[in-house]
Amino acid sequence: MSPSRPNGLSRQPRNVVSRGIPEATVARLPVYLRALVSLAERGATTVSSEELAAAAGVTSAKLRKDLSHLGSYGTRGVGYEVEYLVYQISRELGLSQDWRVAIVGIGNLGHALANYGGFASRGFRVVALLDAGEVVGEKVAGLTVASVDDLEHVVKEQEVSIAVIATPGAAAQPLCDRLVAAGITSILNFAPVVLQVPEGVKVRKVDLSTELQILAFHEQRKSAAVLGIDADVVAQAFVEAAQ
Amino acid sequence: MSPSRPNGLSRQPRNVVSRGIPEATVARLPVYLRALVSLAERGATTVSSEELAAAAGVTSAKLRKDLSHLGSYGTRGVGYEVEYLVYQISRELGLSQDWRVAIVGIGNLGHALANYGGFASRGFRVVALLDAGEVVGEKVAGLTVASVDDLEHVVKEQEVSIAVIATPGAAAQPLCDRLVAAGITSILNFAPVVLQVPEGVKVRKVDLSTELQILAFHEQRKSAAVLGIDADVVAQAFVEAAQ
DNA sequence: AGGCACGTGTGAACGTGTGCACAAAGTCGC
DNA sequence: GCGACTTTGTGCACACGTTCACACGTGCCT
Ligand SMILES: NC(=O)c1ccc[n+]([C@@H]2O[C@H](COP(=O)([O-])OP(=O)(O)OC[C@H]3O[C@@H](n4cnc5c(N)ncnc54)[C@H](O)[C@@H]3O)[C@@H](O)[C@H]2O)c1
Ligand SMILES: NC(=O)c1ccc[n+]([C@@H]2O[C@H](COP(=O)([O-])OP(=O)(O)OC[C@H]3O[C@@H](n4cnc5c(N)ncnc54)[C@H](O)[C@@H]3O)[C@@H](O)[C@H]2O)c1
Repeated sequence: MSPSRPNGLSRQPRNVVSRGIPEATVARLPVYLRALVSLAERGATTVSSEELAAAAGVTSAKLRKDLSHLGSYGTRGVGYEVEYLVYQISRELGLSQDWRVAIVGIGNLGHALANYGGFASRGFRVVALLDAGEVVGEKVAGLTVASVDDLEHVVKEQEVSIAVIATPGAAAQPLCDRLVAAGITSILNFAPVVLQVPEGVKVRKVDLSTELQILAFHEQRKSAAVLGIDADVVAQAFVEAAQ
Repeated sequence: MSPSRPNGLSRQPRNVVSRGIPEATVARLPVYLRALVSLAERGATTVSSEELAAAAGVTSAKLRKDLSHLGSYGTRGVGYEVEYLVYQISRELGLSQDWRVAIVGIGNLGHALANYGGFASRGFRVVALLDAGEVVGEKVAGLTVASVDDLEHVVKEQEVSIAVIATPGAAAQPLCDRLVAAGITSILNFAPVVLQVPEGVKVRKVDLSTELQILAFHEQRKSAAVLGIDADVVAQAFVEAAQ
């Protein structure tokens, strides 16, 4: 085996067999899962890498490599069995169990999130709503909004394992610290700040402004290109004029 | 110059001088920008790569390399002038101009987006709200909700350059097709579907479920590790038992 | 004016992710 | 049962991104 070792030593075997799925792959698994569920609903029983890749918006080679990290769940000459693949990906993502989610900050966004049905459909159960304002005590989406003062208590009692932060930016970091102290290690952050957390705590952020700014960047490039303008030259002239 | 050319030919010079900022860098510029604005508000006039990197949640080396793609805007031995860097990044991202945004789908999420103040603060102006339901004709955030039937007309008249889709999944692709046909080339999509678009159109998606699923994956890994359980072995046993 | 301390800018090494191309493995028709 | 055809799984090469480490430019202090 290993007929042509690259060149000399190889620090560590790495990816010995399947331990450790690449981060980029993990980020795509939910997309595949959604495409598969959609296919299943339309009655498909098997699907080729080509078809599934098209539905997920990736290339077939990438899809196959991604799936190969979970194991060999396809059949050569045929494709993948939809049901089985749904099961395997769900298991890998940990969706066989229910995840208990708390939302902190029940303003515009918090309300929308609390009322959103798309969570429950895939193993995420919103079990607690927390706020510091007048909304405390009100019923939202079938839950009574609790006070952040009781955060530690609620987290423990409701066995929350994932927290969603939807408060204004200024409140986010202190809140995050309390959540971490209460034992939370997975946070989804909507506030426009970079949360500082200790090792072992995973934060993912959803940032509207950032997304729009990235779109604006590319849009600008396009306009400049169409007009045959070199953005850097224009900028340079602009800077010089300002001096 | 070029004392040790790697090996033989190099397809294209690439990154000749500054043309083409890496995608990964572009995605971080908005974060730097926010950190800088925050620093400016606190009265800082200069900042080192170390400080700014900490505020942005990246390493200082990464920050410096990112900024070096825009030009040499720092001063050795001192750091970066906050105001000037804000200006340069804003310019690079195309924030010196106002971007006209339309939101399609004024439900739970659409309302929250329309009422959100964070857009206007950085050059994004919501100029049109569109829906197909009962909300048409109502006033939301100072704008009258128009009917999607008039989409093409509104896009042209309001000179919309960025569209936000916040409709249910099923409506997203047809809507996207119409937006593209109307000349839109930048779309921010909240619907849980992969939009198919022609070359030249940029889509970015914000996907709550995906984010939660990624968190769940890592959370699961952690639990398994703590218990000393090998997830693959457990899964294998599970599969065998099911046969 | 000259030395010193500081922090940027960047070359080079390394690691991760993507795309290509094809052998291997399976199915289906006959 | 066998051969032709289909499609997976993967080795390899390349592209992209990150990290390291330090030379060099800059301002400050004496
Ligand atoms: N609304 C949007 O579309 C949108 C879009 C992008 C980002 N965001 C971000 O999401 C966050 C929430 O936005 P929003 O529009 O819902 O704001 P909002 O002002 O409507 O709601 C914020 C809520 O947080 C509560 N709150 C404040 N301090 C708190 C604390 N210490 N503990 C608990 N709750 C606290 C307030 O009582 C309020 O109910 C903001 O950071 C905003 O920047 C919102
Ligand atoms: N609410 C959330 O927190 C949340 C979170 C994640 C993702 N999403 C996604 O965002 C989207 C919107 O969510 P929501 O909660 O606001 O849903 P919603 O049902 O409250 O609102 C959808 C709106 O779209 C309108 N609409 C339907 N078809 C349309 C069409 N063809 N053209 C124009 N408008 C049309 C409806 O009239 C309605 O007002 C959904 O795809 C949802 O999956 C929502």
